[in-house]
Amino acid sequence: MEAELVGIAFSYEKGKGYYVTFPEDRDKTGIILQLFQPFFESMEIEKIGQNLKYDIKVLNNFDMRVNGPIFDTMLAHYLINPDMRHNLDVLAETYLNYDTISIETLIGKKGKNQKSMRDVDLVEQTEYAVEDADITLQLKEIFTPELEKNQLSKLYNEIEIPLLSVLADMELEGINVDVDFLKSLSEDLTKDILDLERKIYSEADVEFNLASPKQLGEVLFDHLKLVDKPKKTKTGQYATNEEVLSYLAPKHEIVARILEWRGLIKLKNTYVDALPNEVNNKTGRIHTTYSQAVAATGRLSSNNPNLQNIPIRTERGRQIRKAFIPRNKNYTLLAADYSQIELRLIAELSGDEVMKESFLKGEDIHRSTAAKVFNVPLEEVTREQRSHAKTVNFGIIYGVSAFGLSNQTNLSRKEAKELIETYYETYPTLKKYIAKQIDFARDNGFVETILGRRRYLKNINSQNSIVRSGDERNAVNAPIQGSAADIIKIAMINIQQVLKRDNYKSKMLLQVHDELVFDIHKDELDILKPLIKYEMENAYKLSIPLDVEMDVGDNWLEAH
DNA sequence: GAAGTCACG
DNA sequence: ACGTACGTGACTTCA
Repeated sequence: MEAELVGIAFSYEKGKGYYVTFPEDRDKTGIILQLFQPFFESMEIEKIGQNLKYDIKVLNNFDMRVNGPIFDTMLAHYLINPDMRHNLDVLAETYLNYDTISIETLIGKKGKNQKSMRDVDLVEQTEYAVEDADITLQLKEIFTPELEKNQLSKLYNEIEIPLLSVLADMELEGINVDVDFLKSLSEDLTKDILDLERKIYSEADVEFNLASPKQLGEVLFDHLKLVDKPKKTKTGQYATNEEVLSYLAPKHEIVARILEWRGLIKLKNTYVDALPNEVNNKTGRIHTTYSQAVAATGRLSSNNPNLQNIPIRTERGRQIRKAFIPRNKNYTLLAADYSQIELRLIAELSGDEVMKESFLKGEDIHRSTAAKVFNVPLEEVTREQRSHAKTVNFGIIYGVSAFGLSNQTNLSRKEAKELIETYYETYPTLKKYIAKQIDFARDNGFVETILGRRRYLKNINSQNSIVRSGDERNAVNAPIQGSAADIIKIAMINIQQVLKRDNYKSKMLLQVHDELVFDIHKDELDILKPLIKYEMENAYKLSIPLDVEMDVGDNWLEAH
């Protein structure tokens, strides 16, 4: 969103390339760039690049659109080996046995002394830039047959490449944020935080840096001696994480206050005070960046700022969502999320008829699971039974152990073990499916999603039971989490296509793994609400329904 | 830059 | 006997 255009390097033949530089003056840059319009807008010429979303966004900010076929080496390699890094220097080293010029040798290390590429000697600039273009072209020649060999071409061409442009649109669009509201939240938080600090220091009888886990541990366990045998972290420091403190909280007032302080300071530092600084000067909106090649399962990630982890679980935290608002009074926010998509997928992929039946009947899956495992009628399921069933349902997706389940609930190890056993008796096919996934991974060295997205599990046959168990859990989890990611990606592509084709004023703004957030023009709401629901629910055909819940509101909290 | 912590799905 | 639920990103401290 801020980058200047210093130069563009081209290569269309191995070992050869050309470099075009641009002046600092934006208008002059625009005039020169116009000469390349026939190239960038050509529907015939394929543009090959590394992380093209970045280039497309920069060009867009200079009023240049990129059309026609594209090939992205980063995305190609993400499908070829999702667990590896996908930087150009790593790829060049791995696949071309070639050491690239490091950018640091040209502009220096990160920090205030780092130079702009514009100030680098033109010969060095040219060498660096042309090398980039040359290598990218050479990698493409290697990755194209590799995608084909692993049956990834369809996923690549029909999902990841079209999604690249959709994400570029969403990032350029940004989202409107009520900065005044955040400022007032910040003042409220400051008061409560200072109050808590005063009380904590007084109860501890010493002032220290509350934000330092090291100092906090010493105060709690050396100075106040709250327990005989404090738990330690792997570096030998006292552990003071939430699990440890929650256990101590009922016995010591100070601990409850520390937990509250931790919660409030997190909200203030990470969200309330940080988000206003992320508002772009020119657009007045917050523009996240989605990483399409980071999560090994096929999910997206979001950074600078991360808009996929805005609080919702606590009352104080969810207030922050009120700061995310529509473009103006003619718009409203629409949030649409898949209901239980991962459990629906495990039901579908395993073919378990009992679990599928619950979804076909439109039942609340956790309630229905509770009724079955605790052997009571649906109407008589207690809150606690439903909660335990919910924990097991999610645990199964991750490969939970009796230890893990008893940790997450108030059940003993023995009770947890029995609950898991009853669970598998309730959904008998699920157990077979898990075994089948692990067997497949052992035989093939990878598992795959409904669209053939692979994850390689190199430790699946390891002698070391710890790393082997890790891969066994991934053999079950990756296809579930990854297939859910596949489905929402299809929906995003199809929705964006309609929004653009029919020139809607409404925009898709955010993706949060199983949720999409839209800025909807009020005149378009009646058409788009059912359209979006349809596109999401029908993105991929399963033998059970996909269900999408949606709501509108004047802010993200109301819409959710 | 590692470690500890904690926010989300 | 061992370790113990998947996937992320950001902030703060501290060596």
